[in-house]
Amino acid sequence: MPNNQFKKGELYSFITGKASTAIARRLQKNFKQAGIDITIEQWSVLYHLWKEDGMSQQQLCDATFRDKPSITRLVDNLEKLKLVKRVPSKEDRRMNMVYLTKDAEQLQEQTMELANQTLNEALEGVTHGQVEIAKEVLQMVYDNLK
Amino acid sequence: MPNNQFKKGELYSFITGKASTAIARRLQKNFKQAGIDITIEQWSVLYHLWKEDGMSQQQLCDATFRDKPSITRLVDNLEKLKLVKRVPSKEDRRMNMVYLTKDAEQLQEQTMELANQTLNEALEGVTHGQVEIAKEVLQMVYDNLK
DNA sequence: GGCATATAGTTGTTTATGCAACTAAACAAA
DNA sequence: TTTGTTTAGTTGCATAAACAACTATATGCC
Repeated sequence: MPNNQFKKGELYSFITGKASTAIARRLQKNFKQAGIDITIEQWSVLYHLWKEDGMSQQQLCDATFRDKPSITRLVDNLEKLKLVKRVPSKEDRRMNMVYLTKDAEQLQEQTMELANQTLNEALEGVTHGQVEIAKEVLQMVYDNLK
Repeated sequence: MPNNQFKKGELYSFITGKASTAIARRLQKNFKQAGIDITIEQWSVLYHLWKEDGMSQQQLCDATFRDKPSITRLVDNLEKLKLVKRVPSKEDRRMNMVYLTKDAEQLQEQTMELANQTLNEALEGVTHGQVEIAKEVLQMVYDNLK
């Protein structure tokens, strides 16, 4: 008998992720107010390229937990915005390496600042210890299901 | 200086909600395996109607944390599937009250069972106490931002 | 009553997701 | 070299989300 049995009324909000929806909406709003016209999904791709430029689309799939069609189209849209460039790999011609443009590099500092600020709004009144446990739980859920 | 300042590398996954994405995908998969052809978003509307049948579309917006166009289209699709019916309110002719059909009532038990099972898969190895804290944190985040 | 305003719901447009089917290149075995 | 399989990426289709603009009804105030 599992010891985490949810009561009906509690289960729903845990599944539907209202909290992460709320964070994403607030971050999007904060981007918009700052005059930054990219979506959170596009930003999530840039985020990984800032950590390591020149990832393949497949690597972006793994990093962002999205499927291949999603990454194809996000990269399409980021190319239209002139924020990334696809460069065919020389070693393996099936692969596209995705590189940041100058424009995208300039977005890093400001958007990371806004993301931090958004998280601080979100976590107002939550203790450091609680946050650590919440992150652990979310990581375990992810590991259990991925 | 906020005491919840995130380190760069940690912040991202908290925002993008990989865990709730993973839970939703797994639940969708479990529905499909059981031969239940509804989306998680449609299920989330039915979930609230099972608790209280005959809600208005606006009430469904508040309950599901979705905007009005989203609910309009979810109800459209649920009507096509013959799972709900719109009934114009007699007191206020602007409102549609949304009612479950017999078909939808029959889905309740099986899908709630699948949802519980999915959460148990997700929370394997997580203690009851950790889950309680995670729920609290997510609730506080939601309250801070909604 | 008449007018301004608020509320409930719909429609159009763009972006994103999930799934299946597809192309092209790489690789492995004979 | 050919044949079969795997891997990287794209395309088509249905569903859903966010936002803005819209219609219709209700309400509050003069």
